[in-house]
Amino acid sequence: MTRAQRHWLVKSEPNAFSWQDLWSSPRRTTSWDGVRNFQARNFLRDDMQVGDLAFFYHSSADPTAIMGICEVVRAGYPDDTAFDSKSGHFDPKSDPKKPTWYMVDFKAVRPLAHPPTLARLREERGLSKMVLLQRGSRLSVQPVTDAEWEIIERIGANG
DNA sequence: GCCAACGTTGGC
DNA sequence: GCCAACGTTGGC
Repeated sequence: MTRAQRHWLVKSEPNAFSWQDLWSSPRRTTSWDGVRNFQARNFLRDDMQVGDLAFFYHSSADPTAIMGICEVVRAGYPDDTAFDSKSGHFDPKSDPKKPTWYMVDFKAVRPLAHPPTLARLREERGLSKMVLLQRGSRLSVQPVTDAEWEIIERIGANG
């Protein structure tokens, strides 16, 4: 059983891991570890599938912007950094036999020629319902509708 | 650096 | 189950 490819947006602080870091990673691929929010975890564990595409967003950056597009190349699997007491993402409550936290693998597909900034996205009427733009929205893994995806791709290509 | 908004924890 | 306190996120 297949289903339509879904679209997502994932946030990263470039100080911690930037779009450029992903682009220069082996096979342009990384495991998206360290997500410690249950709603975001559910998306990673239950909904993301191989072939889904995601916007890579720089948060706490100057400027905050969507930098590029990446693809899910491995669906949800346990985040082993939660079991590593030396990891900054260690969670003693996550049991390896019944993991609390999950991750996926992302591969960079292409950068956006004109990375849409947060301010630019807010100008777009068709994006007013976008999760990223909602007041107080902090979700680091979030769904993007097909319509939103198309608008942002166009802005990213043409400025 | 500030601070609003949010999620989690823990006492009751 | 309620909710105050706390820690974190993330824009500005």
